[in-house]
Amino acid sequence: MRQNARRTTLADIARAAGVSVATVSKVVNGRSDVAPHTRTRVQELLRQHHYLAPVLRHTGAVRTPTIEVQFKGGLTSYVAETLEGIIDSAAELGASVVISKASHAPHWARDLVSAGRRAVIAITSVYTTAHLNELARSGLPLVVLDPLHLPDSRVNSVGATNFAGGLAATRHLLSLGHRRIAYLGGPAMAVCNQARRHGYRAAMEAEGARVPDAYVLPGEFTYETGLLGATALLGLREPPTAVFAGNDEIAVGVIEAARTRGLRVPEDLSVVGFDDTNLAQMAAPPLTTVRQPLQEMGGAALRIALRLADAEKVESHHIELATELVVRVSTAPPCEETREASVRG
Amino acid sequence: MRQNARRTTLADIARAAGVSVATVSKVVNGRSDVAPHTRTRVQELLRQHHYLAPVLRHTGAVRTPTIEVQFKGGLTSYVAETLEGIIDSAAELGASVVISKASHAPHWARDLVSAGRRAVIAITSVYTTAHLNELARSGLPLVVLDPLHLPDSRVNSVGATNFAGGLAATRHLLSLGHRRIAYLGGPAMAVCNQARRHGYRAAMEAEGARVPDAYVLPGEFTYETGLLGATALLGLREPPTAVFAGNDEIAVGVIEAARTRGLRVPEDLSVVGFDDTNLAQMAAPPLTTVRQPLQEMGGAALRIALRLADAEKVESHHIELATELVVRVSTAPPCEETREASVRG
DNA sequence: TTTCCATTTCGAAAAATTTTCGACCCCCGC
DNA sequence: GCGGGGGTCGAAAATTTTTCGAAATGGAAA
Repeated sequence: MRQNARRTTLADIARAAGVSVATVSKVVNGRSDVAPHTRTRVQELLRQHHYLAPVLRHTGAVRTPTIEVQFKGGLTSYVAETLEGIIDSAAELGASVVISKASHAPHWARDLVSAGRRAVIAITSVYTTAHLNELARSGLPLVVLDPLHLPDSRVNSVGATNFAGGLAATRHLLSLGHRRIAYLGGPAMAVCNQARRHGYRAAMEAEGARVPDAYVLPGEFTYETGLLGATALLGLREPPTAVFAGNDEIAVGVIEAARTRGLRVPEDLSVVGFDDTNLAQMAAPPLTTVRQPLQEMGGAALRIALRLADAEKVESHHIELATELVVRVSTAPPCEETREASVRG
Repeated sequence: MRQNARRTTLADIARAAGVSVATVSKVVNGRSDVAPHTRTRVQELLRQHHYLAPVLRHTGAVRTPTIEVQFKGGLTSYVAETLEGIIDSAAELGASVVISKASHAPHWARDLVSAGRRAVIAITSVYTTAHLNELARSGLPLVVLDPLHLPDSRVNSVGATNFAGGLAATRHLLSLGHRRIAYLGGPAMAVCNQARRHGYRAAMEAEGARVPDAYVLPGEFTYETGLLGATALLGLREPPTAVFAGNDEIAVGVIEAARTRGLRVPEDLSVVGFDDTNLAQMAAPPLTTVRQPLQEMGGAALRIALRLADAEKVESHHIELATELVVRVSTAPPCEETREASVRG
């Protein structure tokens, strides 16, 4: 029959979706005056019927889904490595990646929809309830990487086993003979940081090691925090023999602070980082650190984002990938005198 | 009059060209059944009247042009900082940035065009004549950041004053009293590397300092090159007292190689890097380096790309931003005995 | 030279798509 | 309850694309 042979038109989609042709046209063109629910249903049907906009028909181009990746602050090694994972997976799965700094101007989510974005991946971004509402109104799915907040069932997130990582790092230091171990971490509010700190505490308590209040310092995930925090720690009457840093940048700052004080790493001070960014490999000395599979996490986030963009179900709104301790040369047994002092203390 | 106020339609063009609306539509859509002569005339009128295809009207291919940024290899600090400059300028100028690894599949340029990209910015990418031809065929403008090849009038490029940077770095070391200075650089073919090396040579010759062949080593812009190259240099019968590295990663590798041999930086070996990425600030000790204004270079590349996308003229097909020596703590006068040895040698 | 056929070019009409604009509804504040 | 504002949606108008056939063109054969 000729009716079946002819290519699908907006009218076909409109009939199937039970809406007007005008509405379908608006979905195709990313107009804003379409309810999220309607938009999703129509997009679904458009995909099923392999609809191609007229301009794309003769070029034969199929529109690849576009994912917006937003980050906050600087493009650090951490962000860069995660981003690389996202880019690689996107290339593999035929998606495009738009990168931008998070800006929450009014209607930002809706603007993203009308610019053709199918989902948002947020790295190191803070999302308030207002942002989530805006996102929900626009119908744009969100995947948060390494969420700063507690997993909320309304947002999908990808993280790493931070507690286990904190545990492993601290146990490693304990097994080397350290007892005076400090934790120099990131923002007190960030759950990833909390989990690492609790892993540290759990390991310390299991070993019966004392954790003076002065040994647990909050800060930012920056080099400066490492510099300042280490200066504070090393100025204590009973300075730690090892520092577990909340991330690699902090750890590098700690190493630098130790160096300027004439302390050798690892002989006089052991340092453990977190993340295993390229910084860790290039630190002097190369840093013992807890590896987060950043590239894999980025890839996982992208896959989830694409599933959500296709309105498919995902198994769980939060997944965690395994961390792993990578031992390099920034950790060693404490030297005799400090160990003795530690035992006395 | 209302006729003048409303946007131009195909009908307007058709009237002006003396053809039917259908014919104009065919020209717009690149159909084949239009005589070359007719097509040219219609295209001319379309340009004059600033005609926009309906899909492009609101999707903002114009309001928010999309620029594709391609890089090759890993997303290093160098790439990340440049990218950040691009992103910031794009946000300011209302453009979107798609990031991907360079993949030169058949018709890649045409695919980019049909995906709506308005220009390409290449970081650390290699472009052959074939690529340039493909690009020219597709009509997609290209801006190369820190080009590996000699400026070709067919490609637009943004670089830095590499020669001046190499000169400044080497003079700095000479003024500290060093005479045995080695250059450990990147790929021999890369013009940015060549310029740095020639700057080094120029400074050395001006001072009458000897440059043994073994003192100039090529390599990659990587940490491993620094490690291996420094090991080779320090194993010489007359090892250098200072190393000028082709970039920061190499420099950090050099520092690590020195450290593992028990040499102190800067007391026993001075090291100068190039780029001033975040690595330089976080190196132990913080690295004296030649700053390339990476963010500004990214911003400049984006602005040029946007001008080209609008088919506007640019002043020059190659611009260079100034480099600047940043003195930190990885450089110091050579210690007495080595200096004496140097004078004797 | 004429005829015939294939091909190219173009436009009128039909089909498809986009845009405008008003109706409707819901929620919120007064 | 009573506007008012914003969000949704569709009918109709405007615009664009596609189809299809007519006209022009250009040989090749009669």
